[in-house]
Amino acid sequence: MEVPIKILIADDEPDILEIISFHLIKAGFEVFTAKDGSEAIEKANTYAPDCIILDIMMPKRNGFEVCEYLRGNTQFDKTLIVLLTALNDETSHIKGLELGGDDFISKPISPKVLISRITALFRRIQPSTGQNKIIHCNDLSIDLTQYKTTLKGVTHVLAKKEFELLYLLAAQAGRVFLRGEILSQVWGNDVIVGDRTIDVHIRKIRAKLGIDCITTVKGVGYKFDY
Amino acid sequence: MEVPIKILIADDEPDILEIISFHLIKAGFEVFTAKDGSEAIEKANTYAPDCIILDIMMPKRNGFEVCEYLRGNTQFDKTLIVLLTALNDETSHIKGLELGGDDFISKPISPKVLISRITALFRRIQPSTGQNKIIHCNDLSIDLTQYKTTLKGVTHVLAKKEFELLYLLAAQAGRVFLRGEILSQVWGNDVIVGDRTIDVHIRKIRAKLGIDCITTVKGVGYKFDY
DNA sequence: TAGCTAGTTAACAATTTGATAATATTGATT
DNA sequence: AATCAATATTATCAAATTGTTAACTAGCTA
Repeated sequence: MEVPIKILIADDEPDILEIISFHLIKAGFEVFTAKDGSEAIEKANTYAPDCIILDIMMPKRNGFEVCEYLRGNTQFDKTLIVLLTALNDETSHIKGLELGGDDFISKPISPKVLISRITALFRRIQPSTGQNKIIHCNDLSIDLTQYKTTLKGVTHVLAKKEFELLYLLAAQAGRVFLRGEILSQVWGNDVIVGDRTIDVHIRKIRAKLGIDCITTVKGVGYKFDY
Repeated sequence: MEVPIKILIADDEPDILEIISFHLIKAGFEVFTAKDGSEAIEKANTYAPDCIILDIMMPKRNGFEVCEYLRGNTQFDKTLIVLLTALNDETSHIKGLELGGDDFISKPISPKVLISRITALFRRIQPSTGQNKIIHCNDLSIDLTQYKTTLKGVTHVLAKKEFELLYLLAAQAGRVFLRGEILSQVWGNDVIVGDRTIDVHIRKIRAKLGIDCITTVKGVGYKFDY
């Protein structure tokens, strides 16, 4: 099973976001979107994408600023940055590349060209090494390597048992786990705990995340459903 | 003494050849030229350039053919290929990249843009040799070569173990390191130290830097988070 | 040797977590 | 609607884990 390449697109025009997303997804990439510079930085930190496509003209923080921020952080060293602009402006072009951008494309953008340029860039660098065990479900992500859950860009800290329980359920979303299964997976086979223990942890997860992503199947068990 | 980067340019228009050569040489590259496709292949074999700039429309063999030839020879695997064309033609653009080109630039060419694009491409393939041992994270930098950490421009001196611990965590920011991992990485596998040793070092790092860049994940371990 | 530093340890404090019990609520069944 | 079993909720307390401080040790240096 191959890990899909993750691409984050940041643009304030919803139409462009949608069109590019559509083509990138069709091309087999896993796509995240952001509508401004601040959201781009947040999502870059959350999802650790392999490539980030930035429009220069964006609210909050423009593409240059985001590029500069990313290049100032070692963790994004291997992340490809592609800058987009409406201006066919030589100065911006050079500035973008000097700030550490890997490619600079002028609008109007042909999706096919964009994809083949990104593909060409990826050909040159080693495939993403960071095999993060991250579960994504809409705007919720559960990262096992970081013991961190993020919902709508906000990080929620779960205790160890809570996290392990949530991860177990979310790893096979939709499947109902019997109480016995949960006990043996999260607590182990030789630990004996009371009946209400699972309930209490489920409750804490629901309370901390603020959403009801775990459904009770009465008389059977629980399942992740979001 | 650094070895200059060698670039071969192939174009049938002497004026373009001359202008581009001039700028590339000024930018510090060693430049070779060819006036058609066959000569490009000959000189590529003779000089083993690091980068080859090919005009699409050339006598004898066009840019696509040369590109195809080069990509069919393993010795040019690491050679960057940049394609030039007068046609702002999407089909050629995609074809060029699919044949293994690394970049595709439409004429009229701005020498400055050309140079910054080539520089950007080299930036991506160079670091395979020179490993950067400085971690940057916002206003914090951790320099392994100097065993020195700088925060907001102020240098903080950490002891050896403290530094190694911080470096380990920061090298994979966000990832949770189990106590066992930390022990084997920083202390080695045959050293046995007490339970509180890691904690005490973590505390000293936090105290010396004055920021809480290390997060405790109770029951699991620690992670760098800043 | 005295003084310094880094590293470790021990003892205890502070904090967080997890389990339980008691009680309330829900939902299916009759 | 009444019943009953399963689950939800809440508060409480014990256990686990980490934080903090100070003392101790070994090695180095003046």
